[in-house]
Amino acid sequence: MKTEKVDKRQAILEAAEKLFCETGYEGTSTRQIAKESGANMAMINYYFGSKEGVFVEIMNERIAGFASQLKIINEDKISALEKLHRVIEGYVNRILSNTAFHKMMHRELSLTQRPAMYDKIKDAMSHNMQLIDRIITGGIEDGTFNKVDVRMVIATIMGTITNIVIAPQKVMPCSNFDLNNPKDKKMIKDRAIAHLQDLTTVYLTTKK
Amino acid sequence: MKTEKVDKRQAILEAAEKLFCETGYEGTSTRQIAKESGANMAMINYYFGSKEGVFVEIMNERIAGFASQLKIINEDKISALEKLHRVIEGYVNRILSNTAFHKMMHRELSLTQRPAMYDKIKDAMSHNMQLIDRIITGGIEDGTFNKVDVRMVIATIMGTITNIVIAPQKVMPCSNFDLNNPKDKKMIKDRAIAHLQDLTTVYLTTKK
DNA sequence: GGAAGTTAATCAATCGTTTGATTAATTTTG
DNA sequence: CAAAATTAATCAAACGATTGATTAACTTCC
Repeated sequence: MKTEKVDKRQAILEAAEKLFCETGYEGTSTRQIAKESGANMAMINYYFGSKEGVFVEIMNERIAGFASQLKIINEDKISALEKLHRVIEGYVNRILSNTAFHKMMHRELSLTQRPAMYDKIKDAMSHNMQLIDRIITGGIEDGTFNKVDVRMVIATIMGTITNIVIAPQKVMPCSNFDLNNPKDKKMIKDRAIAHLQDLTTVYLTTKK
Repeated sequence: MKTEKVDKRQAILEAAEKLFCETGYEGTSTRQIAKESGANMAMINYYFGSKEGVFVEIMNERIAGFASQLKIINEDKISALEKLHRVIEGYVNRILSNTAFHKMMHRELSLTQRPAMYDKIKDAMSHNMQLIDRIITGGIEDGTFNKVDVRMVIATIMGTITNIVIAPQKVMPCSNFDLNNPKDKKMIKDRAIAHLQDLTTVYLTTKK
C-alpha cells in the first residue's frame, strides 16, 4: 500500500491543469501553481524543467489515457452505422467527462504559436478522426452510406460536441444550468448522443 | 474630414487584433502591439486607457459591425428551409471572412475568467442563435420540418463552422493548405456551405 | 499659443527560473 | 550494526528580464 504522504509531483500536475483550464496557459503563473498545489515554486522546475514542461506532461498523460480507450470498436463485426454510433457515444462520454481539459486543449489548439503543443494536440485528435474517417468511408464503399463530404461530417460531429462543451448555456438557456452538476451533465450527454446518432443516421442512410 | 496621415489609433487596433489572434490576449505584450502598429507604447494607454481597453474596443467594433448585418432574412416571404440556407450562407461567409477574430472570440469565450468579455460575446452570439431558433421552430410548427432538438441543431451548425475555422487542417489534410490563401478559403467556404445546407435539408425535411 | 498627438525614459510589480542550503531517506562501508 | 557517504526532495531567497502603466518633455497643427 502506498504511503499517505502527498505526492507533490502529482499535486503540481493537478493544480496546473485546473489553473490552465480556468485562466489559460499564459494567464497562469508558476507562483499560482505552487500556491494551489502546496508545493514550493522550485519544485515545478525540479520535476518538469519548466512551466511548459508541466503543460507537456499534462498533455502526455491525458493523451496516453485516451489512446488506451479506443481501438476495439473498428474490429467488431457490426454495421458501419452501428460502429459510428458507438464512436459517437464514446466520444461524447469522454469529452463531457473531461470538459475542463477539453476546453483547455481546444483553446491552445487555436493558438498558431507554440508549435510543439499544437502538433501534440493535433496528433492526439487525428487518431479519432482517422477512426471516424475509416468507418464512414467503409460505409460509403459498401453502399450502406450516401456519398457525403466525409471530412465535413467529421467536422460536424466533433464541432457539435466541442460547441456544447464550450458554450453549454447556448444549448441549455436555463440560468441555473451547470455542467459540473452530475445530473445536468448526464442529461446533456444523453441529448448530445441522441442528437448526433439521429443526425448521422438520417443524413448518411436516407435514400434520396 | 480626417487627414490622410496614418491613423495610429486604428493601427493599434488592427495590430492588437492580429496579435491577440495569433498569441492570445495574455500572450501579447503592449510592447509588441506598439512595435507592430508603429506607434509608441504610451499611445495605447492614451487612446484606450489600458491593454484591456484595446481588447474591449476591438470587441465592441466587431460586434457592432455584425449586428448591422442581419435582420433582413427573417422577414422575407420564403420557406423556412430557404431562410435557413441563407442564414447558413451568411454565417459561413462572415466567419470565414474573419477567421482570426472568430478564433480569438472563441478562445476568450472558453475562459471562465474575464466575465465582462464573456457576457459581451455571449450576447453577440445569442442574436444569431435566436434567429436560427425562430426559423427552425417556425418550420416545425408549420409542418415543413421534422420535430428535432432545435438547440442541438444550432450547436451542430455553429460547431461545424467553428471547427473548420480553428482546425482547418482537419478538414483539408493537405500540407500546403492555407486559410489565408483566398483561393483555398473560397474552396472551403463553398464546401462548408454545401455541406451544411445539404445536412440540414436532409435532416430537417426527410419524411421517416 | 494652446490643444492634441507623440516620444523616450522610467516606474513598481510580476514573470519564469536559478541558486545555495537544509532536511530526510537510502546506500555504502568498516 | 552503526558510522559515513550519497541521493532525492524541499525550501526561502534572489536572479535578470519583462510586464502594463505613467511621467514629463517635445512636436505638430489649427
